[in-house]
Amino acid sequence: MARTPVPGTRDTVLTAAAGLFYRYGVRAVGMAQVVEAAACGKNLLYRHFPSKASLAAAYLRLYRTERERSVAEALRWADGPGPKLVTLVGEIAEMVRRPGYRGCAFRNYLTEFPGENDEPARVAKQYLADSRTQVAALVSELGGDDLMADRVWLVVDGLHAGPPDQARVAVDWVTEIVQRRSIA
Amino acid sequence: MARTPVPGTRDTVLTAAAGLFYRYGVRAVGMAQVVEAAACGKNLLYRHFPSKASLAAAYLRLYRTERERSVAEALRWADGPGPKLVTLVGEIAEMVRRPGYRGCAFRNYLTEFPGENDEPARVAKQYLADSRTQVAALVSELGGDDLMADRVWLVVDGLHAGPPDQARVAVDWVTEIVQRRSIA
DNA sequence: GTCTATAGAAGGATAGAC
DNA sequence: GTCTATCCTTCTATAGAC
Repeated sequence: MARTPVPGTRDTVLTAAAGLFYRYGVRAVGMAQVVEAAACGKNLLYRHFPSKASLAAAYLRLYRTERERSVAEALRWADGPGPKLVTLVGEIAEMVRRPGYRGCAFRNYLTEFPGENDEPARVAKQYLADSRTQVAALVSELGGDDLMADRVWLVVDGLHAGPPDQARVAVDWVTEIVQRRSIA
Repeated sequence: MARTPVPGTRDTVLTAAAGLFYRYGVRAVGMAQVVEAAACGKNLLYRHFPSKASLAAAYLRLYRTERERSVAEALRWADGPGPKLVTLVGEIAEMVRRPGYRGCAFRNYLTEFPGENDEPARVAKQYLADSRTQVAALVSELGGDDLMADRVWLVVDGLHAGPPDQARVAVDWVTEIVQRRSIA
């Protein structure tokens, strides 16, 4: 019989690639580096990911899955649109403050490949659009208008880009906005 | 006799490089592309800019000079810290709405070269620090506290990152913040 | 023998630097 | 123009598990 394929190889490669891509940027990391970090042969890498773009897309999809899991878990403790909104922003702030944070993976990719519309670019755009929709939905549930949704999203954008010392400022501000809305 | 060096060559090369760097990203643009766009010889390029990093640094410095000129000209029409702050944010919003806007050149470079501390990275960090200081100074003149300065900077960060449709939202918000501060 | 794995060379393009 | 180095990708060669 033939040799049994090692299970979990795809995850090993993807995890190694994700760490490198996020830390150093997709453009700066070569496929050889990924192979070395994953401790596998080039053949295996290209069998699971036919191109670097597909590997980058998988990296962003993995990132999205992890973030959605973190957000969902945080939101389980929140009751109602107001607390949910604050919790959501608080979860982002926690990520920003985490050591090794190097910016939003999706925004970073779109910056590294401006004007691109390949698979990873579409994954990134889709995530950002869905994320904004999620914020807008919570604001709408809370009874806020489009202006409030736009302002919260502006804070969220600034939170992603800005330095970690701005994390608390963003959370407090959104908290204030939500409370004012809840009282009025 | 030796041939007289063509005056303005450095500017020609730099302008061509700046356009390409901003549009496609520093990493994506090769020196050959710059040479082709500038319609000059490779030796001439390396005579004025000994490395790609120095060319990128000059590109960011040029960008800074242009922005400071635009901001200074806009601020000449504003009287007092409040109107100045609104004008400053409005000028950024105008830039964001301009066709061909691909994000903040300084933030983009730092994203393309994460963790780097070479010459262009230092230029970028310096500009962002000075820009934040400028905002904080205007807020201070207006009688605002550190929290207000942080919040305005958060909006400015979001304004740079976000889509053009957020430009007006940011300007209106800052206007509102300034007016509330002026009345109270 | 058959299949999967790694290691490495090679192709072809392009990078920065001289 | 040329040099060297590296890029992504493909292919070959070889070792190991069934």
